[in-house]
Amino acid sequence: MYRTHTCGELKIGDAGKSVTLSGWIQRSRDLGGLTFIDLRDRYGLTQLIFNMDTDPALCNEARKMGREFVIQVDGIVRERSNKNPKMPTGDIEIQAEHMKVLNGSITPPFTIEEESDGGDELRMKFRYLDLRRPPLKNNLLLRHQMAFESRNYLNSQHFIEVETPVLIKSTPEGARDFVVPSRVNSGQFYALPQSPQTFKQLLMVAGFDRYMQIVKCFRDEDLRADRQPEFTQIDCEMSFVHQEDVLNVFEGLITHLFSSVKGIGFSEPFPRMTFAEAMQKYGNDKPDIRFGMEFKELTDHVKGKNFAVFDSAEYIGCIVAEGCSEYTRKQLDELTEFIRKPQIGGKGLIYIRCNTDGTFKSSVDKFYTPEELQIIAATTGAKAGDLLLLMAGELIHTLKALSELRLEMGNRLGLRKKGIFKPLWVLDFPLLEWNEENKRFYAMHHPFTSPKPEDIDLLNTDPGKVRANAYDCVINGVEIGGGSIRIHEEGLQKRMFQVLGFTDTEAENQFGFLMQAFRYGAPPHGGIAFGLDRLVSLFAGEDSIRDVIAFPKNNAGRDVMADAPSEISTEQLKELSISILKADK
RNA sequence: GGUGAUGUAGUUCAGCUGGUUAGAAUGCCGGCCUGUCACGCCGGAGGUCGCGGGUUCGAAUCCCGUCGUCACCGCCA
Repeated sequence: MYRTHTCGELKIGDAGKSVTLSGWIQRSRDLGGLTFIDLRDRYGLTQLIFNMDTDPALCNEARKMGREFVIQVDGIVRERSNKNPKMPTGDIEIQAEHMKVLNGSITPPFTIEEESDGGDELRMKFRYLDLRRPPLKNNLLLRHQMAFESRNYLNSQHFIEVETPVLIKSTPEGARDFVVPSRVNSGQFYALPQSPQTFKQLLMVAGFDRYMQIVKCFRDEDLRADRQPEFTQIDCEMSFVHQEDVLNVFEGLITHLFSSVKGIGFSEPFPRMTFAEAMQKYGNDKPDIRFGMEFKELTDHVKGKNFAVFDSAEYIGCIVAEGCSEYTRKQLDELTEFIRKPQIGGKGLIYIRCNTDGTFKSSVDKFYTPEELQIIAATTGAKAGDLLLLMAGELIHTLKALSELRLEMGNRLGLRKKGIFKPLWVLDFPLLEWNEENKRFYAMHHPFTSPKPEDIDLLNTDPGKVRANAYDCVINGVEIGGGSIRIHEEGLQKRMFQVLGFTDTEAENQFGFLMQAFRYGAPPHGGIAFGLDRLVSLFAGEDSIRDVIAFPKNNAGRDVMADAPSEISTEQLKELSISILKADK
């Protein structure tokens, strides 16, 4: 028997017991006559003690043990003379009687401790060692718990988990597909699913009523801290539901996760906000509502004073930074520099200080009298001691830049605390988005999203104005889930493809199987998918989803541990009837 | 596709306006130590300064290119 107990469970009440433990050597402390070894497994750390007086041979052997050796030790649980209150097992130690080396270890390239000394790249290359560290280990335990509780809740709501295929048909809409060549069907390719969307809809047609799946999805797009080419969704679909039903069931899921995993309850239902309202107040379809600082529009209040920047602007808006009227020139310059960064693209920042003595100082004093500044400040609701930050320009760009500025100010003022969670539903997204480059509309969510019934006529006259039965769940500025009520009628689905610029033949070729299914009694249905990786990283307080994925890809989509992707042999290529184009130059 | 940051002992980093033998901490190896828990003390080994080219009497340092890593923009229905 390798062990009678784990390294985390022995406590003072076990004193006197004969036990066997197996695990990894975290660290050893050789004091000459005494040697201590901290033995680690998934469950914790337990101190072993070897004494030169009682067993010199064993003690000498223990002195030779290196970090990360795997050993098995038999011994007696003893109460410590010097207790360590910092350790859960700090009241006891194991007086070793026998030791067996189960496997040695070469010196690890970085320290395997709470805070490692290793850099990202190195730890990624030795991921299996990094995963021994408590922070990463705990993230994976948390992930398991969240997946388990999700299934638990959804099972209680009569969802059944159904596996959908991973080798599917490639479609040009949406993100780029990962493709897989078919050997048997020479020259043809499968795609890996960006989501099981059509299959879960077909399961509704099949009458399963409530489907869920914790499922890998694949998108061949560039990576970010919160984006991996393969990621996991809690994918769900329900029949005979309106939007309200879906929101209620999945508000229940999120609430259940918070209470069962973090012990956090929400006293109020999740607030709801339309897409239009989110854009107007926060310049963002996934606002962080842990803090206010909502936009105040000033377009109609500040024009006509010969200030060209304002007079030529489509939109002028501002945020009120409470208590920041004392910001120094340097701090204001930093903010200007921030919004001027190319990825934000702001041209300039205008400030109005509402001094505590009731006076006003601004960067546009040349154009506005103190009285006019006071009126502007009053319009925004600013108080003495506040700082107004104004941006002006083309509508969409200015909203976006002002949104970045708001988040930056939130960070600077410490208003985005990690332990605070503010969920939010964003509703009524536009159905379509105009793409200037290709001169056509694209589905904002996906082509199976239903338009709001009252907006259907706009499909013919002003498609850009059509609102969808689509909703996102946002927590702390992170989009953690999104879904919609789907189209379940062949006619409307065909109309949708027409608006998206598909010919009937193209629509038939790509999605004929779905529209065929709609002819056989498709029930009204809708659903949602949550990003498990993002949810777990939010719960764990991690900034990157890589920290909650066992074996993630790096910035360039590479697995640096296994060194994938890699070239394949000419034999393999030949078998697949594939030739590789030589790169230019 | 683009912008920025970065690359120096096993590891994390310092290394100024170019100047003798490239440092620190930690880890590793050896010695001492009976209550440590980041044990302590003494000693030691350890470097293709990412790679290639250029400027210079002289380059870790300046310039050009290239590769890797990270963050972001584009992209992500």
